[in-house]
Amino acid sequence: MLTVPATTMNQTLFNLPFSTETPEEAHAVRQSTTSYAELLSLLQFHATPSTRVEPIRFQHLRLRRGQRAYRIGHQLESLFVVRFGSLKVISRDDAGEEKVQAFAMKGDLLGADGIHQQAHVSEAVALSDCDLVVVPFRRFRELSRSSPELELAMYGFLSREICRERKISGMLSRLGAEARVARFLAQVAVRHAALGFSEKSFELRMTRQEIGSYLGTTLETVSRALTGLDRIGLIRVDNRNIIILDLPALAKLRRIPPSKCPLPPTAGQNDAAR
Amino acid sequence: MLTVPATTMNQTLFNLPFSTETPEEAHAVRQSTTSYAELLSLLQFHATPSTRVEPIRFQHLRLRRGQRAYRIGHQLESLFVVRFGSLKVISRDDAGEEKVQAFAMKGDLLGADGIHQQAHVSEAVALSDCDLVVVPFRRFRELSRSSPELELAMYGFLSREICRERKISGMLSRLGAEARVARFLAQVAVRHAALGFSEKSFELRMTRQEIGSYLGTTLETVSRALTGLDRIGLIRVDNRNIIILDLPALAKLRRIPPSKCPLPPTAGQNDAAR
DNA sequence: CGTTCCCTTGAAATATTTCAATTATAGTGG
DNA sequence: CCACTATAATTGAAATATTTCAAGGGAACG
Repeated sequence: MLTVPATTMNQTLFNLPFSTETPEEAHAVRQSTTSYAELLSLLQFHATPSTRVEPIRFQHLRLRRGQRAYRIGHQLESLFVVRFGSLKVISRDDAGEEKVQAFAMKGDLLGADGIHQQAHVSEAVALSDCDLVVVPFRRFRELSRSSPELELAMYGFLSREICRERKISGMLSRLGAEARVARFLAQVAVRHAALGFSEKSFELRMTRQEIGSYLGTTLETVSRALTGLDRIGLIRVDNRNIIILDLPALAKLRRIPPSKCPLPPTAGQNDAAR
Repeated sequence: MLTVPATTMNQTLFNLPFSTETPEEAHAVRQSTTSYAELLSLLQFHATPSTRVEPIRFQHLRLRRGQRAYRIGHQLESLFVVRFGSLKVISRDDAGEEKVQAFAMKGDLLGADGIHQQAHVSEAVALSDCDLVVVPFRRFRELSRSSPELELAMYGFLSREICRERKISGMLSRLGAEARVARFLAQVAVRHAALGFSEKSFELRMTRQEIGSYLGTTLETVSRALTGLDRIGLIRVDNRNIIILDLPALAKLRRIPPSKCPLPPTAGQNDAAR
């Protein structure tokens, strides 16, 4: 059971010749490009009449799983907009241990956290094959100067990112581990829906460990929380395949009721022992 | 009781010589103003020769302890730059409970989190008497259009805020409560130093509860952590007065060694009882 | 000088991490 | 296509960390 076709979407969007890649490291830059208009729509920025159409085209960056769009310390030349695939954004603590700061998918802007240092302060690692639009920051600034709307959109983007981070901080500080996992799933579902994918059923692209790192808990706790959410009937879990059964409840959950406790409404018979 | 006057807000922000103030609610707008150059220096933005000097002046907003610069849901008209005093930035969860998202002091920009919604998503509450520079967002955009440096500075500001939030998320997720408190104090010390105040000795303006809310723990735990840090000699605590004895150690601390346990290297005889 | 809010401290109740063992799953090369 | 190895996921039980509940002492404000 549980065939989750999910975002199997796929492989090559266009067929590429295939590039010489050193495993793990080099970037495969393809020749395909994206127009300014396409870029704006990817960013959910809907051009107004006043916006002049620029003839510019932007190059793409193709990544295979495990490859990075940029690394900590690299000079910030470009920002990246996800066109396809999903990534994790990580930082490293003093001991070099990685900490997941965000998961990115279609439409997300990557690299903005490095603007104030003019260098990247995080790494964007592909969790699946990815296709990114490369936006040279200089070019971006030129464009925003000629288009106040774009400039405002950029402020909006950064502002939104601040809010997202605060929301996460809020989750981390107020909520127990199970509730954090529940809300994480709810968020993923909502984002999927916003992109036109199924909000009921999807495949997580990251490991339990990465989820734990993102949510400030351990992989074991994430695993237990998923099991618990399945047990109380809010989701169905099969490895990385998730089916959402009750999104509103997931998004509101504060704690999973202890297992031997009769379920609040129309007490389900029993989950039996343990 | 919960008297939430709610969106009683407020009349106009601008130009009233003196507003009718209901205690706790209204804003005292003073007549003093700040020049563009002063504003830039407050923001740590050092003008380059190319920056044209604008004759514009910005009004101030005076707050007494407990008053707010803006409230959740209010339309975003202006951003605020702290000139004097300290504030807490809070949000509210579904139950209306407040959660401290940030503490602000001189030079900090307030309100940017509301840009993407064009409405405030947080409240800025004065922890002491405060003096803020009011920067109408429209005006700000006009200025940034005529000064690419200012535009870049704004991106930098927002970018820096994203990094700060991520750093906090990192603290919340990886560190135990004592370590969070330790790093919080280290941060405060560093920011004080950057503003020219003493980094060794300062007075916290917020309650234990507010610190706890910010750090994702309870007031009791904050209190115990402070006591613990005092006991191991990293700080001296007397109510809200803090003296920093070992800043580098504070900033690195991961856990407070259990009191009865012999210290790892060259087993120190004893910290004695308890 | 009383009232209110704030801080500290202890002990019991909970939540989470850690350690450890087992079972899946995916990728690789015969 | 299968076996093989490495990585990922689940689960239990003990060790820890944190919250909660409760009570008492201080400081601040009118």
